[in-house]
Amino acid sequence: MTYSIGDVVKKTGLSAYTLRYYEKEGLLPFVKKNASGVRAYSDEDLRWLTMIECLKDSGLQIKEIRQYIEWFNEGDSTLAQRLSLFENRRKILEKEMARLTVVMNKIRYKELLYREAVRVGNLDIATNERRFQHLKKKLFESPDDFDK
Amino acid sequence: MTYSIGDVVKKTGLSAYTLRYYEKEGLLPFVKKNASGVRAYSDEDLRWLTMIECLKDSGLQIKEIRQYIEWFNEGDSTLAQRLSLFENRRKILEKEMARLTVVMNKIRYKELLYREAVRVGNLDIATNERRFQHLKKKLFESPDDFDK
DNA sequence: ATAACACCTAGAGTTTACTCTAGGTGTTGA
DNA sequence: TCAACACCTAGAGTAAACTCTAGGTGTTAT
Repeated sequence: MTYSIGDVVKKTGLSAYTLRYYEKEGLLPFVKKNASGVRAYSDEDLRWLTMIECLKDSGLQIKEIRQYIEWFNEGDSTLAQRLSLFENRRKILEKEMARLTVVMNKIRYKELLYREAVRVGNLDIATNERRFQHLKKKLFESPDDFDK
Repeated sequence: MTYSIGDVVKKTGLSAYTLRYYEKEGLLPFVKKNASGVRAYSDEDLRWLTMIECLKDSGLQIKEIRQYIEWFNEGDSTLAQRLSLFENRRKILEKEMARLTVVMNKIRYKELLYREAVRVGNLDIATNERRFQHLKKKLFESPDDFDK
């Protein structure tokens, strides 16, 4: 079973431009073409696109994904490099999630504060209400840096 | 108390280039300059930089941050717009965290799998071990899309 | 007084990941 | 047969967020 580029656009949501670009960047080294140059994607190619999406979502750049694919195609001699890539990614994702949690708290504080400010029609009044002062102290190291 | 651009570089970790760029983009509308054009940042400006960092970390683009700052400076007539901005951000951050959780599971699976593959020296053997087949089924909708 | 240093502006250059254009090929239904 | 359609390549263009260069000003330590 093979698929035209139009089929793959429908299946993946990627544009045809992007699919050709990925190929040019070495992310799909085994896509077949017929005599007149028209691409025929295999199920294997589609699985690679799934993996590429995952690696992209994890924050890898395209050249890093290409490196991974090269390692994969070199076989078991590159297992250690690939393990190391996934370890680093996991650590980076952990940091990223911790960072997002901190940001989320700040944004949620702002959302609550502005909900109250809209209710009373005045930001300063809301900011000085005891429960927001309290919340701010609980959430931030330097609370007054956060009144902008 | 005021600070030179060099002081602010040390305090924030931003480059002087970036600080001037932010100013050019309207993120620091009130930085004072002396007669010969040298910047003197106030504590208020530093608080704005803290807020800008938070908004950037939440995923806002620079032009959106400028919009927020403009709204802030217009006063209480823009409370509703600012509330709406924070609501949207909170929703986007929730989605982002959910997305990262999914990616994290996949990367952790890969890390475990490759740790075992390195141990036995062969990726296929590790992939076919019962516990990894089991883990894969538990984690993914289309498990075989994930063997790349 | 002169060299080092920190700062300035305007504008050009960089990086990443696309996105599009121009000009062309091959297939197919009326 | 001929128009519509899907596809092709090479290369140019875009957006965002910096980052740097060139050429200049003002201050300070020796």
